[in-house]
Amino acid sequence: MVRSKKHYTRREQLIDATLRSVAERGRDNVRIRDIAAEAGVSPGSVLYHYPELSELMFDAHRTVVERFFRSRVETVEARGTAGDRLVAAVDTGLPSGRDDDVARTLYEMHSLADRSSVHAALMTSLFDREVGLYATILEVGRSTGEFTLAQPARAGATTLVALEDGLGLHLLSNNTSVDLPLARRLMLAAAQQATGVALVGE
Amino acid sequence: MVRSKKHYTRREQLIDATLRSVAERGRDNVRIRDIAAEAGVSPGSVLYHYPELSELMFDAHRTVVERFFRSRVETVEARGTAGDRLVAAVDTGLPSGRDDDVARTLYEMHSLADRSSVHAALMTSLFDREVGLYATILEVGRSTGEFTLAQPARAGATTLVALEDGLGLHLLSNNTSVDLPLARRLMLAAAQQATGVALVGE
DNA sequence: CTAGGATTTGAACAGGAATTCAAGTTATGG
DNA sequence: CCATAACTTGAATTCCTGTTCAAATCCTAG
Repeated sequence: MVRSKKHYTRREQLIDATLRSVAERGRDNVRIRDIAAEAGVSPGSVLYHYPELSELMFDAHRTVVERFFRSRVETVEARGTAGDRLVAAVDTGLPSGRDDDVARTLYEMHSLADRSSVHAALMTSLFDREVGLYATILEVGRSTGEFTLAQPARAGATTLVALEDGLGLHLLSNNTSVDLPLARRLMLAAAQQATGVALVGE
Repeated sequence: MVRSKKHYTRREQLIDATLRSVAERGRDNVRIRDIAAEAGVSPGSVLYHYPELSELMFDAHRTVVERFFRSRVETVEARGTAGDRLVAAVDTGLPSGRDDDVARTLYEMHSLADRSSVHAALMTSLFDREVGLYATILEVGRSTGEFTLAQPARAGATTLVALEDGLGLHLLSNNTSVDLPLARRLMLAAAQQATGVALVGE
C-alpha cells in the first residue's frame, strides 16, 4: 500500500489538534496526550505520523502563519482605496480579544523563535510579508496622491508592523492598560502620521 | 531562632539564581536543580525557602522589572534636555542584543502573563511606568517649547512604549530582518514624528 | 476476495524531574 | 557553652510524560 491520501489527512488533523491544544493550554503545557485526545486518536498514533514532535510543532506554526497572513491579505484586497486598505490592515493585524485563538497561537508559536532557528525563519518570513503588505498600501497611496508619506514606505511599514506586534503582545497578555479600542486608535494615529491622511474606521 | 537575616539573603540568592537560569536556559527549561546549582545549594533547600515555585518565579519577575526600570530612569534623568532624555529613553528601552540578559529575562517572564494574573499585573505596572516616563519627557519638552506634540503626551508615550516592545520582541527572537541599528532608527523617527524635533543619537 | 503493507491501539517501559523526609549541621538567644 | 530552632542535605519516593512495541485492525492493489 502506497502512502495513502489518508496519511496526509491525518497529519493535517494532528496539526489542527496541535493548534487547538496550544490555544487551550499554552505551548509548553501541551502533552502528546492532549494532541491525541484533541484529534481523537491514541498517543502512539501521533508518534507514528510525527516521530519528531518538533516537526509537528513546526508544521503547526507554519500552518497558523499561512492561515493568518492569507486571511489578512484577502480582507485587505477586498477594499478599494489605499485608505480603506490601510484601515483593513490595521483591523486584521490586532488580536480581536483574548479569545482570538489564531492570534494567541501565533504568539505562542513565535516564542519558539528564541531557541529555534527554523521557527525564527518562520517568524521573520511573516514579518517580512506583513511589512510588504503595509509597504504596498503606502506606495500605492503615494502614487495615486492619496497619501503623503512622512518617511520611505518600507520604514513606515516596518514601524506599523512592529507597533501592532507590540500592541498585540499587550492585548494578549492581560495588560489591563491596553484594550482593543485604545490599540486601534493608536494604530490609526500612527498610520495617519505616516500618510498625512485622517483615517476613519468603518 | 527567629527567622534570621540569612533567610532573606538566601531568598535573594535564589531569585538571582533563578534569573540567571532563566536567561541561560529559557523559562520553561529551568529545573529546580538548575536554580539550586546556580545558587550553590541543594534542590531541597530551594523548596525549603520557596515551597511554591510559582512564588519564586513571581519574585524573580518582580526583581527584574524593578531593576530594569530603575536603571532606565537613572540613565534618563542623568540627561539634561528633553531631547537628550528622549534619546536616552529610546536607547535604554531596546535590548542591546541577543546577549542582553535583563531584556531577555524580562520577555521570558512577561510571557507568564498569558496565564497568570499576578504576572500580568507586574507587566502592566512596568508598562504604565514606562508610559509615564515617556509622557513626562514629552510634557516637559512641550512646556519648554522644545517639542511640538503631534498628539496628547500620553497617547504618544503609549505608542512609543508599544513600538519599542514590538521591536524588542523581534530583536530577541532572531528576526533577521530587524537589527538594533534599524530598530533604533525607527524609534527615533517615531519620536521625531511625535515631537516635531529631529533627534540625533550621541 | 485476499494478501500484505499501512495504521492504530493501549499496555508496558524508561527517564527525568518534583517532592518528601529523616538525619545531620549551623546559627543564635540566653 | 548549651539548648533549640533554623537550615541543609541527598537519597528515596512519587509522579508525570514520552517512547516502544507486539498485536489487532484497516485499506487497497491486484
